[in-house]
Amino acid sequence: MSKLPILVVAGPTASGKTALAIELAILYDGEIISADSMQIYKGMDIATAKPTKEEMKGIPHHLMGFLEMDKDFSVADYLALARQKIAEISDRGKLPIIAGGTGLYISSLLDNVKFDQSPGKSQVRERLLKEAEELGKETMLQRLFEVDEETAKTLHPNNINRIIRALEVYELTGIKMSQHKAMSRSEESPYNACVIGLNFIQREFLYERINKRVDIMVQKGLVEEAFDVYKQGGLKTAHQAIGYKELIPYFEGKESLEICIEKIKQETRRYAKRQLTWFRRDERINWIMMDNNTDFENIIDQSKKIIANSIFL
RNA sequence: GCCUCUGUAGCUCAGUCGGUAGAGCAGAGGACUGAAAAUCCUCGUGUCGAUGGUUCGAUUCCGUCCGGAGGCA
Repeated sequence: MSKLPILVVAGPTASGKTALAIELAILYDGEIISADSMQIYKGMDIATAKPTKEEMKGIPHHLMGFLEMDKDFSVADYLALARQKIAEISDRGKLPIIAGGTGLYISSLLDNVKFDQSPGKSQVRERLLKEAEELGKETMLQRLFEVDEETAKTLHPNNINRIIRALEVYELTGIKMSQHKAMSRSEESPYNACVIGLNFIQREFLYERINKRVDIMVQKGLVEEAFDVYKQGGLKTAHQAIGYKELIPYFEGKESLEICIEKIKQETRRYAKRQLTWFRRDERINWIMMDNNTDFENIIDQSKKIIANSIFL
């Protein structure tokens, strides 16, 4: 069976992925699948910079705004849905284009990671969290050393979330996290992927774009959108979206709007930096430097060359 | 014009009883397998405002100059 061709557009937030993906979808008769852990939710349109109907230019967009904000979601859920969408789009004779900034989602898809059947979240986790509070992080790490030394060695005591997950995985499945990881990559990928990454030679340019985009989001009504989310309360995932959590001090009268908006810009810049750390180590990525390109045509040309050179299609 | 305080890392400031200096924030680098826009780790050399003097040696003491803040006129 031959591999399915897919195109991937990755990069940090505000680098121009959305516009490029849409243009490439027009050129190559594709449909877009979002790879973004926040765009999956309904609402949250401004904060997650979803393209408007107009900007989509008639290109179908998938895995975007389909889930209620109070629902949990995970990489495993994403993979199941994305694989299904890729199959459907390919069956229609269209090119699946994955566009997004959630590195974990993209690499798990490209590496064809398989998760086991155990639940993502369990009562075991709740219990372990309580135990961690009582016994301390070091004790939990020691416990992990006893059951899965290989994983424990890679974790710092402060990284309590990962320590707990590793313990949880072992308790639930009887298989070590390290073994589970090794097994999860045993199947070859069914995709023939061409991966384009967007970056900037000068980090400053990206940061300027981020700052400007946050200002535009505010003009579009980010504060109002955030207030709606704030009023709902108890939304674990939405609560952690950049653009919402930074405005809470303002809603509570503890900080000025101006300072909170500055905070959104700063957190977005830091997020972009983390995204780059993730993507930079992926050797499959063909990078396009956005600050080199004064016009969009140039970027399209470079993309075409990359696609043509990648024994693809 | 006079008096007082002040000028040290991008910012806010410590400090060196004279042996060329360190915190917080900002920033940078890294990790990442079921909450990932989350979570976690690591990283601090800068003409110590300028210039003369004292000294083996000055960012530290003294003089002058330049910049900033306040007070008195």
